[in-house]
Amino acid sequence: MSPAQRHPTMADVAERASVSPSTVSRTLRGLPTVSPDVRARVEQAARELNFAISRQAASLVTGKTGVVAVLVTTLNSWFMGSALSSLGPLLRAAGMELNVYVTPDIAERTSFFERLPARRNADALLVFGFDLTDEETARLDDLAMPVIYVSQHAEGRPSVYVDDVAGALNATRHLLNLGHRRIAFAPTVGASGFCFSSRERLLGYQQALAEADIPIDDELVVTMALGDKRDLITGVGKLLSLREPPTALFAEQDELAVAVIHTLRQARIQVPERMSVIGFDDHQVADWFDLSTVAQSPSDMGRVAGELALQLIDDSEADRTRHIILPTHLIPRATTAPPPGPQSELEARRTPS
Amino acid sequence: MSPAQRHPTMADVAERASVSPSTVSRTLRGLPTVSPDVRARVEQAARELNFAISRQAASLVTGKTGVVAVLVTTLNSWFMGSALSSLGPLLRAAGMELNVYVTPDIAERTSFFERLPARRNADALLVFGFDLTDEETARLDDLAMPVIYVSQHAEGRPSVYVDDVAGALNATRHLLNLGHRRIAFAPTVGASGFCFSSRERLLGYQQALAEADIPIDDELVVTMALGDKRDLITGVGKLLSLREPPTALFAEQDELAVAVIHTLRQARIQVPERMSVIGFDDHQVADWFDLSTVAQSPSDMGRVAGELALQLIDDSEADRTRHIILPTHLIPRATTAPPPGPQSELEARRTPS
DNA sequence: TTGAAAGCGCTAACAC
DNA sequence: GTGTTAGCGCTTTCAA
Repeated sequence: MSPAQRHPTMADVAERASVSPSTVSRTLRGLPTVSPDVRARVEQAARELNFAISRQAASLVTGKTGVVAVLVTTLNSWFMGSALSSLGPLLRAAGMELNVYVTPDIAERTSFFERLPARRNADALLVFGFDLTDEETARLDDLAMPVIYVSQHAEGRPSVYVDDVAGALNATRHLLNLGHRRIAFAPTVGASGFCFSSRERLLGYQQALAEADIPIDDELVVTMALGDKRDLITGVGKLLSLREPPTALFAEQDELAVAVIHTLRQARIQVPERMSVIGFDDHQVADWFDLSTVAQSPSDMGRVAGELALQLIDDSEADRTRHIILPTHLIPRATTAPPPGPQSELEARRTPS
Repeated sequence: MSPAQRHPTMADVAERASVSPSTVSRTLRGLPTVSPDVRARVEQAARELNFAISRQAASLVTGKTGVVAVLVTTLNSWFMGSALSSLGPLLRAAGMELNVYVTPDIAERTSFFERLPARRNADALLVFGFDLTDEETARLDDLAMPVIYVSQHAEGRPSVYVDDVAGALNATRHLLNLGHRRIAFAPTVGASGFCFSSRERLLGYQQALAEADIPIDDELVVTMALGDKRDLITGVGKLLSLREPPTALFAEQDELAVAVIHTLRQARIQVPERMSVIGFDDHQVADWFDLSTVAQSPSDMGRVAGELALQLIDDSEADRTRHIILPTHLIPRATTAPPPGPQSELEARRTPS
């Protein structure tokens, strides 16, 4: 099917167009110092020969690879999918290729940091949502290329992330404003590795409670493993068996929120009548299930991170400590409502005024 | 932070180890013709200098890029995420990089096929779930590298896909075996571009009906746009307003199935009591919602496709028309049940015996 | 087992 | 505006 013939080179194109290789190079790179008729001849010759430039040869002399590398623990998530789906076309438009390093486990990760295969094979590296050790960060620091930290804050280094604290603050405030006083928070455990966001969201949650003068109750924070039904049921069970069970729950991610809702409904606990649930992400499922949530835009994140990468590649003078913090916004839908009223006996007893 | 110093080259390593560049090359490539002590010296020097080989320079002479390219319309789907998450590590283990081309719209796609940027920048191309025109296929044919068609059948070319017909057949048979006679099929419309699967699943559905001597009723096939609630409601409405409405629905994808179930439940139509629903994929959400479905494994698909790619790269004699068809299996869960009984009046009238 | 030399396909500096 | 020349960093003969 595909005859393994030699690729045409610039020399071939040059010969066909009766010019020198340098002229071909100039033409194909769009330099202005080429006369129109020569340009036309070269372009036609290139087309006829089906010429495609060899990046390797070009890189060798320019020192630029034309590649942006991305380091992720998985691609199998809504966040990464959206982010890369917007990053990819952006890079292509800038004539760059997208190289992906997937390190799902410790072994892969160790090997990546040992060998740093990106070292000479990319012009910039985007590190997505990693919880890096100091040693790893140090390794990245002497990578001699811009390294952009995405979905995480990295002190003194370019990073792009969403305002998780503010988002979580707003989600919790929304529940407080509805009248809830016992509000649970459910972080996700899992390999997705977005620990930074997880911590930040907890912080926002606690901050909102502090604002409302509600003491923090550790029993209301229950970590749940997404995708492990038994664990989910156990977690929900913990909350339901508290002396004062929560009337609302803030899940760290929409996917978890949806799973929790399903679990609650199976236990005949109506959402939002008996229990309000709010998520974080504005994942596709949030819309399907009318889930109240805090929206973030991974595709914006991918785009912004990509633009930052391109800028840092082009301009070595650019500010390399810049942080871009993306906004979130609350999307109230149908899974949040005032707590069950009239006030329960318990509630009445607690506020005797 | 990162001093833009020159990378050490093999010459630097050679000097440090007091050997020639060729010896460094041989050592680092693991060729056996290097004496142990020289090998040790070279390896240490390389380590001390933090040497990383330049793929570009190597490719220039070997003609191999060490890159596998992947062409996709989006990364923002369960399928692609899982497939690439398994493909990535596999390639890395083989010392290959993963290059991703995302072409979400016609413009990107046209530009890809016009310029074929992968041409000299990859050793193999994996095309995921595209509905290619003949012209596009022809362009890929003279790419002078193995092109593997994934999640689609491509006549006379290496391809890897799941047995969609059999899967759909089994899903529909399951509904028939439960006693359903009016079974709807809901294909998805959307940019995901897995048209091949869509057609195949329709075929399997029709085949099952034929087996059971049930005439095909086009009114029972309603295309729904995933993510467009209004469209979803309209689609469900169409089915519910038929003279003989279906008692079961087979959705082309789990995500659609889940959305349909939600729509039905909002309309107070119980699933599975009043309407059985089965999906296809065994997506993560299927488990959360106890959705009956037909399982396929995108990660197996990624792995198998990657292995095939590596094999075709290594062995130019390998069979380039090989098709690998992956199995599916039925996962009956809680959204399928016998049709509502006792037999409705209508049903009774139709089977007067 | 090792080294010397040539050259992969391109770009950049310099002539013209 | 265009051609000539000299490498970029590696691998690969070919000799030794």
